[in-house]
Amino acid sequence: MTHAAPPKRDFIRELVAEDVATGRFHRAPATRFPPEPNGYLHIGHAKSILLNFGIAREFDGRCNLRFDDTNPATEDMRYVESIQEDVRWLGFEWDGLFFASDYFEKLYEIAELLVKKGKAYVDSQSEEEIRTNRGTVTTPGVDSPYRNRSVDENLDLLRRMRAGEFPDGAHVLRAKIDMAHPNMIMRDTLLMRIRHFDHYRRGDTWPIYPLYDFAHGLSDAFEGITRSLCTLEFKDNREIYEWLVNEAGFENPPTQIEFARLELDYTVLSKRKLLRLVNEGFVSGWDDPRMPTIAGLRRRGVTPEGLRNFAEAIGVARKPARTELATFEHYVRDDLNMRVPRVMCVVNPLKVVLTNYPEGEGEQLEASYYPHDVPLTGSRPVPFSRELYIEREDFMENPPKKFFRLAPGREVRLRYGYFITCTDVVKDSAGEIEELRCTYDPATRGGDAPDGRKVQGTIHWVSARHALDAELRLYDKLFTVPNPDDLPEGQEFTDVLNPNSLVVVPNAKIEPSVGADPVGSRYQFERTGYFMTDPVDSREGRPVFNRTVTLRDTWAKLKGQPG
RNA sequence: UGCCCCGUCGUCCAAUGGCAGGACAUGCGGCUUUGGACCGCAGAAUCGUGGUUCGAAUCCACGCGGGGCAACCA
Repeated sequence: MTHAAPPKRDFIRELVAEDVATGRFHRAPATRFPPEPNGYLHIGHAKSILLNFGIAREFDGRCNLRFDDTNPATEDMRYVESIQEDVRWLGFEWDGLFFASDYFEKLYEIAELLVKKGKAYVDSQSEEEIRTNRGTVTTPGVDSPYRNRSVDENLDLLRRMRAGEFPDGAHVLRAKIDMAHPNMIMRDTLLMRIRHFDHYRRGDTWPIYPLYDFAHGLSDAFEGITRSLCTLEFKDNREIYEWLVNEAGFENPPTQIEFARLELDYTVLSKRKLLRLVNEGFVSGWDDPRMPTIAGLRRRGVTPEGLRNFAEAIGVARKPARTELATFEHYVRDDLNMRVPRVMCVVNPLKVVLTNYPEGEGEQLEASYYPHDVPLTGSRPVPFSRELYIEREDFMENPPKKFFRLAPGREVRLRYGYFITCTDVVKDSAGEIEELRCTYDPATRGGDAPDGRKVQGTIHWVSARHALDAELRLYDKLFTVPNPDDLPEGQEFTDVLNPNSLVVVPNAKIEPSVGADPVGSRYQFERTGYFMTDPVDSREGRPVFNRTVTLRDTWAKLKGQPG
């Protein structure tokens, strides 16, 4: 078990602590989580949410949820809803709920202000010309022929842009900075563009829309944010951020700090790519349990606590870094281990007949829901009878050394049941093992031998007559390579999808106790893994279980070793 | 190639001029009615070269390596 670590002090929290100590902002620390509603939140966002909301919580500050909805072409109310649901599910509540689209009026006022100050102008070059004239990383750009329009002309044009007089692309509002600036972002940054496009919240009331650089920092400033946390790729945008909040005249404006986004082995975390997985049918939707989305992880059975512990454990730094999947799985298991009941489910059944157990009879055995080291109590009755199913993997006719399970002539313990000894192997005409004949020792009821004799292995089982049929969905990594974002020439991420990322087991055998449990129940199937009933596809009498994560498997590791 | 950021165990994160530490992973052992969990032990790192300093992972310079920036995306 992982114990609570001392409070994490990353470089961002150090800076915030310093703000508090020096009174730099003359207000309590304020952060914001600023998603664009153009997709579902994913595990990388969880890191950002923990950071932003966590800092607000720890420093007695505030954290807003603000939708950066400045691009009407890609955004949708559906995403706004899913994002709120996901943030709440993670355990956070925002102090203020805002939309950049509510700031269009204020932003427009600042646009006019900049024009009047001679700090912005209307450019009428084509998109192509703008791109060409920006220059390259090694060559300076060239001034637009419209760069020296008079304030009056700029103001007139801007007002007519606002009035909807021009078609898309006819004009654009730009900051007047320096076309030879070494920072590409600062080469007369584009501020507003014309888009005759219905916005999901503002309808057709706005024919012009602010661009990210124009909207983001000023929105932060409107809300009194102190530290604007974003990922590394926005480093160069910091300069225009500061330029704008200063030109707009804010006192004690927010400051941007960049940190490294999460990269996780065997997954992709770009919204563009996740959207393709959904749209092109590689997964069943944004909440497919194989998706690294919050919704996908939730449906898979991951708990908010597990996800939070993971997001906190990986830390925050300025160095781009990939995290191993094992780290994530560790925190998922670590949380589940301490909270979910154990039950028995046989994935790949092999019939066992107890030849010395009376026919037609049966009994109920008491089985604890939790192992000795989990401080929770509770138990359920498990039916026992002459015919059982055990895991096919738990029997070997010619066992190698260190195989502790059932084999001809060998005795093992049935978990919470009896010791059994294999006496016969029954095969079909093709030589496949059809069933096992075993004897049981009536003196070992519950799993202890009065004579003190030990067995090497304990295996799980279900009573054939009483078992429920269940569908199991065994999930594995979505990709076959650790970094699907970095592939050889000519390959793209859809070429390295794992064909076995979902294996459906249509007829697993599970103990009947789970039949009464509500959908969304989580379990550990003993010796197999953690599972949750699928909230969408489970049916009365026909439960569907999603495998959240396997158990650590020392035997699999041993098996994989040569010798 | 111009500007910017970053280089610490296999991986992630600490050490804020003074004994390089934690977590995950790995290996070995213990314990065990889950080959789970837990416990113990072990191996494992400061990109390089100079410099400053009593003392450098930390400061400076130069290399080398990785990443970001040339959407009317965010």
